[in-house]
Amino acid sequence: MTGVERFRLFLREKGLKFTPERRKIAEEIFSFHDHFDAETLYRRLKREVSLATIYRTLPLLRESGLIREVLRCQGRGVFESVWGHPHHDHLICIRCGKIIEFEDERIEKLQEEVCRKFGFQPVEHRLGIKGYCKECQKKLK
Amino acid sequence: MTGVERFRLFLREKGLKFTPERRKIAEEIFSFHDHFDAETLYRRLKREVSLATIYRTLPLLRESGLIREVLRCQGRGVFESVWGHPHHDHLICIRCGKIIEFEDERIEKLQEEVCRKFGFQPVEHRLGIKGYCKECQKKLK
DNA sequence: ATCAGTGCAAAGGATTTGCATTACA
DNA sequence: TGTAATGCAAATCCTTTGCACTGAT
Repeated sequence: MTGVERFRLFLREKGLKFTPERRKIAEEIFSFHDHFDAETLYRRLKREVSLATIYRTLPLLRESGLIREVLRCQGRGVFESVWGHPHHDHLICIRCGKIIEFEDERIEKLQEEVCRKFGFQPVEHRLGIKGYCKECQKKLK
Repeated sequence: MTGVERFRLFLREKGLKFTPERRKIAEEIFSFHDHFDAETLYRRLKREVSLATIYRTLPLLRESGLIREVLRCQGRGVFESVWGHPHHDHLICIRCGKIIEFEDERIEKLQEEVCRKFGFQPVEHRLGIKGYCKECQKKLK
């Protein structure tokens, strides 16, 4: 099953419509694995779908668990698709903006343990470590 | 040493000025331990310091490591002071907005390990888990 | 046939900035 | 004294919304 199909099922379950616009947005998002914001998506879609619709669709994709917000950079939300990609977290360089992905199963497990302890039902989580990447550390010396 | 003094030293090191406005902002922030945003701080300071100055000072406090941004909620940045408070992470209820703090030394250690592995120098990090708190889960049934 | 979804343009809201003025170091 | 900081208001920028129209179910 593709991410696009998953999205259609999600919409059907909620009694919402699977429109051509929503299809285009989903297809574009699942056709690459990259970090993106609303504006980037708008350009990638060659403005065939309005920004308003993109902004109205992103929350749905997020609710469906198919994408997640990685971080907010100066007011701009940055997302990534989750479909087909194991969960991972990010190291974000505050000098050059580079985003390094990493996975650590042990951290995931500990998070689940914490949620259980508080009777909390997790929907989405995010671990971002900001700092200086190897290259930028050298340049700063 | 108080948080305010720490901030003054930080400014001195950077050749920046410790103005009455910056002092008031720091004093207010370190006088309580709560989550706050720019607007809240503005009101707490009884508008004695302009919003512009608050917005110009928050990044400095963040850079100094004395406060950190907990999350961005609908475009609004939410911060908390770090001074004198052991690092902790957050469970954020997406229904009622409640923020539950928790600490887990094991997660911290694993994060440090990851940074070492990538030669990354961490400055600030944040782990937020969004979902439904115990009470809201009941109400949703 | 209905009612949700779309595009457009206008509104909104948080944050940033230009500029003249003030005041630390 | 010189340079950084402040307040104010205007400007930005991302995001949301009202409305009339369109189209998926």
